[in-house]
Amino acid sequence: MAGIIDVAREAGVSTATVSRALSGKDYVSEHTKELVEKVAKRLGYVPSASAYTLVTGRTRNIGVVVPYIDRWFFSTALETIDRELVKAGYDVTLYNLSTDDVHRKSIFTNSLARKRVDAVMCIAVRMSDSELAALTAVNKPIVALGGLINGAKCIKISDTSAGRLATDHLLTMGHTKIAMIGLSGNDEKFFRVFDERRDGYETALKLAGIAPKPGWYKQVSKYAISEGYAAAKQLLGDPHHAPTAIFASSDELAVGAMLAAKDMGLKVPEDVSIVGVDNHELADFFGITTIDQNVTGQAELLVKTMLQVLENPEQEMDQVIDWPIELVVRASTTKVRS
Amino acid sequence: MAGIIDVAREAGVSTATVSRALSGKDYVSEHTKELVEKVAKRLGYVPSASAYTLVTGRTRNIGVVVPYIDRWFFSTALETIDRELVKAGYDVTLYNLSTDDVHRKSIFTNSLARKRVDAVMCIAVRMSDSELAALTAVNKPIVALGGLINGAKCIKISDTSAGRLATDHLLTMGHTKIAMIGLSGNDEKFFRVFDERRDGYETALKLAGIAPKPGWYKQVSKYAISEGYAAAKQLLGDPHHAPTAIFASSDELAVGAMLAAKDMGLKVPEDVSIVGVDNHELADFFGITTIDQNVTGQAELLVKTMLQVLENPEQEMDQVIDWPIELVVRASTTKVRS
DNA sequence: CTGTTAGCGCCTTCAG
DNA sequence: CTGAAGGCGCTAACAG
Repeated sequence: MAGIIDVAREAGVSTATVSRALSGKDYVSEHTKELVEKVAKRLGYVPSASAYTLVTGRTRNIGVVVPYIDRWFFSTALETIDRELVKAGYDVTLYNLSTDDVHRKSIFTNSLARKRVDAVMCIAVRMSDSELAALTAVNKPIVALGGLINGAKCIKISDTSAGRLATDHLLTMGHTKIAMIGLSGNDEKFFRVFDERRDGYETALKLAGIAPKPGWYKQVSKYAISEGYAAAKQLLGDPHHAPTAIFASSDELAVGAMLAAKDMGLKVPEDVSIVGVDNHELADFFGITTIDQNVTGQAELLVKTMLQVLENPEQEMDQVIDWPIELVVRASTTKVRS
Repeated sequence: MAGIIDVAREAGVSTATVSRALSGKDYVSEHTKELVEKVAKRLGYVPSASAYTLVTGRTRNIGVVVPYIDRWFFSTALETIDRELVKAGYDVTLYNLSTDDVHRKSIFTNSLARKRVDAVMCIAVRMSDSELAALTAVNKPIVALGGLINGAKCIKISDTSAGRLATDHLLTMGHTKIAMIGLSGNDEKFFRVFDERRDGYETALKLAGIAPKPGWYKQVSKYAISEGYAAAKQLLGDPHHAPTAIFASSDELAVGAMLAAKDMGLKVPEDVSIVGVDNHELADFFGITTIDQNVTGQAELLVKTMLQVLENPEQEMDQVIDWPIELVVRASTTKVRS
């Protein structure tokens, strides 16, 4: 573990010169620069991150906070966030909140506060006031994806619009008996994305003069195909009030619904139309009409936004970027049978 | 950003006493300890990680290297690795290798070398000799999951055994025309897991006196349902050599194969038996017989192993832990039709 | 263009 | 049980 002193001695210069030659931030003669670089390489010298941080205050490290890792939205977002940040010369420290409350709290009050990070990214994490206060006290830039955070730049889609768009698509096709499968709830640790999709669904119905029936909403406990399957069976098996269309608030649920319909001998879309949300790769495979939210694009913009903030903290920027959604029509929706 | 000096002044003691009181590692009177703790909390004092690292050499940080994040095996493993490491008081810095070669190289030669981490976890990453040399030079413990690394403790399943077990299951049921869907290749960046599964498959066939036909092996380009679907259609549509059973080297491929069979009017398992690998949640939903590899269990053991190495570097331990696999029989396999 | 010097914030001997 | 002092490895003025 050669240090800067070893390089300096070996090259016959001072440590300051080594530092300058290697960082390229100051005037050094071409000759000594090459010499120093050669010696450094020969000795396998790698600067110590902690010493660098201690003296400069910079860490070249970004804290990324997620509620889960092993779910589509999060692993997809993380994939591009980590890749892009590495390209930009940053390391990524990952904080997974899917743990007990004690450790969750410690992430906000300790880990993120130890001057370990230059900035924090929150991926769809909703925080309590005290958590936000702890985070804000660190006085580092915060950017957020998928949910609003006070004082942070934020990128998100309008989930209400997603719900409306999906429902309007079905209404336009003449459907009036439209059910929804979703996962709403008022857990303070999560954003209301799914409630908002439901709000959009209900608003669309009301504007079309249709009163949403309580029985048309089926609550699931997680975003799995199996859950969508079970919910759709309930919905479609109802002898009196079976819907002609289903709005599933994620593509995985939509896939489950489609499989349930098929298993019941119903044809999609002739007997029942299905719309999802996400544009998951499964939606493509199963030919499911969906609302594309382009998570990769959102993640790329998030990284770009953060790098801008880091370079130029004073710059004026929109606080909230409303990411556009798009209806992708595939084979799972058609006009209602008359 | 209160520092240790502020706390010391405010509490009327020396910085040394503050350090001792807060770390709890040395004798401090109960009285002053409480006092210091109170003052520290009031001032919102959080020790600086870099200063701590600089003086102790410890980082409380683990580097985790993965080839991808957004794939089942990796997001599942990461989920528990991050959670367990946070519980144990470690931060996790995540290095995603799914980037160009320049940045990949830089991860090994720079990022991981800056004394940023106490240890490195490699999740199914295969490295070149020079990458391994760079990593070894850092002189920190390395543990690996899913593939052997020289000098590292490693946890993995036997992929050859997985291939054999799946194939033997089918052979025992009287099948002789057994096809395989897989993803082999000789990319130096990846382990040969899928080739090994194929080796196991071919060995099992040979031991049963069956010569594996080249046409029975279908290569796919990634682990997606859509790929399994396309491959199975090819296999099952063959007018002369259609198999009666398919071994898919992942559950996602197996799901695709099952859907393809159904779309062709074939019944599973009456007309064609299907076996997968992983015990993915989809395998449960679709009733697919599979080889369980319990990724969560492997990840937990990996973390435990790493913590042991960290606590007691000299301790004798097995270099390679062979994680047990288990055949989970579901509804997708049955005796061959006579 | 290069060397000298003074810390960055903390832990850890060594005295008391 | 507590304080004083040195130093972890590096960068950023400030002189030369």
